[in-house]
Amino acid sequence: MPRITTSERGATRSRFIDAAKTEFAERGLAGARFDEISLAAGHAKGTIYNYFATKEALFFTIVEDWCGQLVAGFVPNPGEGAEAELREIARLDVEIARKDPALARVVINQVPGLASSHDEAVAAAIAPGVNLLTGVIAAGQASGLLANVHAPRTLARLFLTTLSGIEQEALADDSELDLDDVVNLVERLFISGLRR
Amino acid sequence: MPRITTSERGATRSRFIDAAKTEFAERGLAGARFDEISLAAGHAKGTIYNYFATKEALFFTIVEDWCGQLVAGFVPNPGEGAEAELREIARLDVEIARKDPALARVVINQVPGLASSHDEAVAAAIAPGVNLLTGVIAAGQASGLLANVHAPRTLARLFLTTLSGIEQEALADDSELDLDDVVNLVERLFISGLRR
Amino acid sequence: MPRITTSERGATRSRFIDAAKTEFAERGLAGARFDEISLAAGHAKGTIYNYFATKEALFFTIVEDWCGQLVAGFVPNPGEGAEAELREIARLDVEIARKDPALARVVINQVPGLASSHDEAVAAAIAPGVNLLTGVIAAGQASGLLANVHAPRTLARLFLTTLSGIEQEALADDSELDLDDVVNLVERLFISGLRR
Amino acid sequence: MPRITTSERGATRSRFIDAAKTEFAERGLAGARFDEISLAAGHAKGTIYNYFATKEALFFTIVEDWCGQLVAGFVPNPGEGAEAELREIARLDVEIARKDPALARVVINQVPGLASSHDEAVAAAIAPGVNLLTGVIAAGQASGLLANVHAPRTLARLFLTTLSGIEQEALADDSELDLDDVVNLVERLFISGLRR
DNA sequence: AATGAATGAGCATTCATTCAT
DNA sequence: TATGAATGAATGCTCATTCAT
Repeated sequence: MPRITTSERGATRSRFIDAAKTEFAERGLAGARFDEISLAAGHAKGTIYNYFATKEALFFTIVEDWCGQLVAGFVPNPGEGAEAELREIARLDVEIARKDPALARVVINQVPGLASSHDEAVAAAIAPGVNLLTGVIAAGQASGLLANVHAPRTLARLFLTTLSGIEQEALADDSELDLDDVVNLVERLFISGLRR
Repeated sequence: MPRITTSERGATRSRFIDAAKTEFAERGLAGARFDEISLAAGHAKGTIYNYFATKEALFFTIVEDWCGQLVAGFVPNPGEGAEAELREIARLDVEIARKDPALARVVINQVPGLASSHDEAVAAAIAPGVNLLTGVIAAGQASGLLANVHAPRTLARLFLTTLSGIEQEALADDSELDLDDVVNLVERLFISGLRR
Repeated sequence: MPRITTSERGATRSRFIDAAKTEFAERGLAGARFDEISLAAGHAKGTIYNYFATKEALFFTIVEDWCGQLVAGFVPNPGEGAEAELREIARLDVEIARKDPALARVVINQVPGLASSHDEAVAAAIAPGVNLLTGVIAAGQASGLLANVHAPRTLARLFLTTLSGIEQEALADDSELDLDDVVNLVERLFISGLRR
Repeated sequence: MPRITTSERGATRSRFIDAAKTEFAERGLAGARFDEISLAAGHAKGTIYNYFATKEALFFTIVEDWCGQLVAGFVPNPGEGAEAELREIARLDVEIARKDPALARVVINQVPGLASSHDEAVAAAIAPGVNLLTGVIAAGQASGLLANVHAPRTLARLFLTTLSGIEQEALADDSELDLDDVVNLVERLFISGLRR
């Protein structure tokens, strides 16, 4: 039951997240300073510690947020089949990336690197997305449309990895690839490969 | 040791690279300390600066080394077709990763993250591999066996990204995937999708 | 100690300046270590960086401080003529030097050497003194008592150089000269030479 | 008894001194690297240590060299009086400075700063010049032309300080003073003040 | 909750100097 | 005498984090 003060706290928290997105987009994860994010949000250096334990925790919140948008935006439509659903998830992800390409670049590039040192935190941050995909793929396998080559959860993680990889290429400065090409490539390289 | 011969200098350099591989494998790229690598190699703190300007430069040398092994190990066999050659490259890469899985994990995880801040250095380090793949894919497209969906260089980079992504999953502690599964998955999730 | 009052911040700053004076006097500018000054002031290594960007900046603050004392202590007395005013400025400067001869030695010796690498900073630090002297000399020239050989500002700088040079000699260990001799020598060597 | 090899040694030594002059002129005393001087002279890093113990020792050699030129160039002419001889010494010094103004700036600026840490070395380097001036001034005092205000040696050192100070101003980028003005100013600000 | 001065572990980097050859 | 790889003391500097107010 949120009280007034709680919603104020939420607003402050949001201000930190917004400032962090800008800082991360501009300076990268390593280059961004926790202090600066707090100052950029209009607060004192130490205030941000009342909301986020570390810079990484704040970063994972942004990843969670991304994942949350993906899950919230997805409208299941089992009737159209798992392949269509996977395509839709890819399309949604690209849409999210398109909103803030600079931030998307940072998120996509840094998540793998953090996996080694913050394995569980990364896993937790992307869990909703992985779960969503796991469900879709499991259903596809059950219906016989998707190949049973590996466990649904494994394929779900590979889907995210592949999708991220293609987006990364599309977001690179010197690439001829465009975000508009991503869904088609996911279809061609991943989805069709899973067709039995 | 003055008046050192060139080969001795090379040997010293190798000792730093070996020590770095161990340090990077144990502590990750961010966690490894440049000075420590020098000490671990049996030299004084400052000696490593005579060989590598920065920790990242040393890391890129390791990436280059990896790439060099790939290119050196590859025996072109145009007669068997581009697909077989791509499969062979994937197989070689897995073999290299298998030699030192801990290091492989670091290399695969950290390269994307460095791409943003050290774009050109990363590109230079993996250039031989990208060039090799570009050639194979271009030949495949010319022969009509591979689809012409994107420029050979773009597809080459996507191949590496996809391959790395699958290896990353296979190297993860909690994955049911194995390095032995990688080539088959590359075949299914990338190569077959490129077949026209 | 957060929420510190402005005066407390000023007090901390003063403690650094005092510690720096001691360190500079004991070890010279090059020999003094920035971190040590912070520790000597009773603070942690890094605290001094919140107050002064570099060791040189701290040194210039001390030079400024010196100059400030000179300007603050000077009571203009145009009625007595420019020569008397110049003598008074020399007397004041000697008095300041007498308070801490070891520091005076460092300041006087190091300022010329820093002029090459930190030209503007040096100029800014001594500007009030130069301005004061420029005014006195310009008035003297206007009244016809001082020779018009060079621009007032040039002569002001030469006055400071000459004064410093004599003080340097007086402060040297092996000199027969004394700080008490300085004003007379300035009179004899500089002021009387400017008399038309 | 110099042998052939000795003269070769002298030539090598000269090459280091020449290279040092360039380096000091370009980067200042603190900024110049001992290594670089050796390399710039066309030798290996360590070779310079066979000729000069430290960077400062090399610098003092240059100061000695300067002083040597002054003493060598001076033609005593007691008949014209001490004042004329002092003027001649000032003229000679300016001439030497004019040959390499950038080096002159460094020498003039850095000598005072070194006096504190290398007192005896500085004294030794400039001893011939001080002795020369001491003789001239002592003769002037003996003949009754120069005031007896202080010991000849003290006045000799003050002469050098004053002369350097005026040259420093003349060598400064933003000064209206010129090296051509120096002798006149020395006359006006020092010599005439010593007249009894 | 907010503040922001203080902290100090941690890391990079330089470069004069040595010395085996 | 010349070499130049190796050395490591010395030092600078950052910035996440704490905590008294």
